[in-house]
Amino acid sequence: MPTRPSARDRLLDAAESVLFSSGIRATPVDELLRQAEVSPATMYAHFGSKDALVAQALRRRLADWQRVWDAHVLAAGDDTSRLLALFDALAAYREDRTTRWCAFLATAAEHTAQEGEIADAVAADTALLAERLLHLAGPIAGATAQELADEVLLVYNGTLASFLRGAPASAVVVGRRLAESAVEAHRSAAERS
Amino acid sequence: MPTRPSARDRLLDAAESVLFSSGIRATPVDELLRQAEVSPATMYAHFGSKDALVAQALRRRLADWQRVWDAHVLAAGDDTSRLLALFDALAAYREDRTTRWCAFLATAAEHTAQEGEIADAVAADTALLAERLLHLAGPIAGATAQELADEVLLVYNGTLASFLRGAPASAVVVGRRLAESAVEAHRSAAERS
DNA sequence: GTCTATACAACGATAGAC
DNA sequence: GTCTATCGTTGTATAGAC
Repeated sequence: MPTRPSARDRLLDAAESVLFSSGIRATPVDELLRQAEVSPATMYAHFGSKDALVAQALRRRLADWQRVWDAHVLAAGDDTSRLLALFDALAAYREDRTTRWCAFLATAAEHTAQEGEIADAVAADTALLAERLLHLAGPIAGATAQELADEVLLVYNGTLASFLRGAPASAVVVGRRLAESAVEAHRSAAERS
Repeated sequence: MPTRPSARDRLLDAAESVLFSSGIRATPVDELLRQAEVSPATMYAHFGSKDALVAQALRRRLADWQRVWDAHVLAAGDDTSRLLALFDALAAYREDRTTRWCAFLATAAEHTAQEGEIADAVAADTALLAERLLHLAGPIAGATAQELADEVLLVYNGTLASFLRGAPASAVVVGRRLAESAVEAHRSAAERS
């Protein structure tokens, strides 16, 4: 017999399913409480504030995303596939969830404050992307790995922002194709040298 | 002797300078009123609601942006330069204003509602981009013009989103380089056929 | 740990006078 | 057209009981 998740987990689930698709500021705490079937007092006992709940939900989400990305990198067979696995992971990640575009960029867009735990959670996503892409670009581009990593990160950002804009359609396909071209350009440049 | 701008214009100026850098929902009407030195009643007499003021500010901003983009396209000397003028216009546009990333995408991120005058203003930006890029891509890519236009739009979205993320740095430079690669790929493909 | 009830502040919008 | 003063609502957070 399946145990009902704790109030804390129900709140995080509600936060994840509503906050990043309907907007953080647009979603009152009451709605999260209703969906989680939790009283205000319990929520504030667990998290202390709405912002803290948001930050927690973001941290959990980053861990989830990291796992999905990891799995796709590990499943890839060569250097190029490992770098481009970012886009396959993105496609897979989106199939299983309800996100308009990107929880982290959406949060950054709503919260202009550059300090605090929410900003930190967003920065963690950016740091993860920058670090891993640089690492994955190394075997392909050598001396210009930083440039390639920058290009792939920009294309990734563009894929996410294209979901938000609603154009171009099939953003993952277009993004992957662009990233592939960038890889090809660096690969042939590295061969020439 | 310079006349003081009308209350209406002062409100639109205040909206533009604050709303899209600090966030729409995060900015109370009171702050716009203070900055514009206008009373609540006057504002509501002119616009009727905060949302209507936002929509008006977006419409004015789109017209401004369109003018800047136009000028850069006209100044360009060849097909490729005309298509890539998007990025030169973006760099010039940003030098003159205070925007965190993009007023239209930021508004879309905050307002999940798909109907209403605010959503319409955002959609107008997307429509302008899609239409013009397709037109500019035609002479370069011929039969695959739609694909090239999609790629440039995604890179443009990525450049804007990179401002928001704070990475990669020099997003306009990276974006322009990516768009240039996309053009080159289509040009050589068109020559082969 | 969890509840009900409520305090307190912020915000969007309006009334009525000039 | 513009002002001052204020209304009604919503939203975050807490008090106090169980």
